[in-house]
Amino acid sequence: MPQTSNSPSPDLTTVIARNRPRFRTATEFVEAAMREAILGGVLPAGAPLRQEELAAAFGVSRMPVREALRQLEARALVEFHPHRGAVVAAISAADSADIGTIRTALEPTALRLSLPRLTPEDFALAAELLAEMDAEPDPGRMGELNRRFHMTLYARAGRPRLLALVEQHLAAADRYLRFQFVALGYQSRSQDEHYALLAACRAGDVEAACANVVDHVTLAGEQLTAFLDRPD
Amino acid sequence: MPQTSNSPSPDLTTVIARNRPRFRTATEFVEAAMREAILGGVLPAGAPLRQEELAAAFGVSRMPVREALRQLEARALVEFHPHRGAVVAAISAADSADIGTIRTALEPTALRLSLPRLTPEDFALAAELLAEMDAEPDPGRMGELNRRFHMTLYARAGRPRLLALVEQHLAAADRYLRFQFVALGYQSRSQDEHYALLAACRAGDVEAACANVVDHVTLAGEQLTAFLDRPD
DNA sequence: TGCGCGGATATTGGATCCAATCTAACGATC
DNA sequence: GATCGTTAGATTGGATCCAATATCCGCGCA
Repeated sequence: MPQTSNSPSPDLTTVIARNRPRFRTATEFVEAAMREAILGGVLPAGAPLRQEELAAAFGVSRMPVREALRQLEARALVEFHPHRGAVVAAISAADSADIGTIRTALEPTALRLSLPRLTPEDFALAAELLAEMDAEPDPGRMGELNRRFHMTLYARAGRPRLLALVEQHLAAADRYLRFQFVALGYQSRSQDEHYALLAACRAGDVEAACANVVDHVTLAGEQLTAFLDRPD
Repeated sequence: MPQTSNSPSPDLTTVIARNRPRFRTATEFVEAAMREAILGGVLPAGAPLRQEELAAAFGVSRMPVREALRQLEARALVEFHPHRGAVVAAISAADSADIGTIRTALEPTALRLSLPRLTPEDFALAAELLAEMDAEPDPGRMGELNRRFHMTLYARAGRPRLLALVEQHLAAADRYLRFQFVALGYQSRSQDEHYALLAACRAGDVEAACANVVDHVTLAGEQLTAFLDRPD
């Protein structure tokens, strides 16, 4: 398994401070911060999650940590081993392909429902996000912008469960995408695909837009699989 | 919203007794039993989930209950209201359509991957499940058999995440399917579709099988939507 | 020297206890 | 008579405490 990317990962303390005031209950806060930390690579795959340790870092007791871990387990972001503790869920080429398959199934569906209802404001926002991405060097913020771009196009689907699943797997894919920004030329090609996708959406061409999404996800998946499977 | 079906719902005590010895930690046990109770209609939509009460029923303290509730929240089976408690997630025509859309996207994908690898034993098992369904009067067991039939056909897809999602939404659909067994003639038509699906799979006709799945899910969804939207 | 058993230690799982907050009922005031 | 404020009760959220289990190291024995 290749080593994690060269991003300027903020440490756990930074992630904590950023999330602290936004939540009512400690459990929500811990859950959100840990999810961000895992998806952002701050807590790498396989890292053991000692309850006492996390509780101290978050400034809470072990209980909110335990509840948060349970939620993350249900989202497949951490794995529990009874009486042995939890670890950050592993990543693998197979899992990446799994997520890619799910995205390929769900995202065209969401786009099909959403596209006819998208407004000029939505398109403008999407274009703005693409422009930001062109200038963004940090992989962490990049993943966030990428996610928001895609979600903007799907947002009008009016299917809360579907959108939650799509967002969840976009976020899961981000874990893998982080590896990819080091890959030569990936970012610019990905951006080309984004612009093509947006153009097709603006033209109201549902079939072309869906094809673009499928190709975009498939290509990213193939390149990533090749990268993860390469001999180190 | 129509009243729940006329099934011989076992009470909570029965569900508890059935699950008690199968798990190593209390949290796992409570989570499984509560999921079964919610999906099976024992705990109806909107029912308040008092922690103390559930803890007493399960013979444990409040803590495993809380952890289980958090997991079920992440699976969208219960809703948390901070400092006010949790309730069983609501059901609605919109939510049913949401689940139907997800199934329509995921199940053909799973079938496409799985079908080429299905063995004669898999087909035999699927046929056996269909035969059992023909003779099963209880909606609860019926839902379980239905789920196992579908999952048998998808099982060789070799995509754990995808299969988990499919199973989760099959189970979620069961919550709605329960209403449907009262609808005149639904069960026999559904079984016809199941047999047609199995035949297409046995013939190795991927496209026909996928079309069958989509139609099957779509038809069930439409009928159910009509049922839920009807004036009481 | 290698293998297996046993106890010490660390860590999780579960129970109990305390604090914070929401709900509802009662009463006072306009 | 209605509305607002206050207060008591109930229930959740969080912290601490205890028990159960797994890991690891050392010792004994083959």
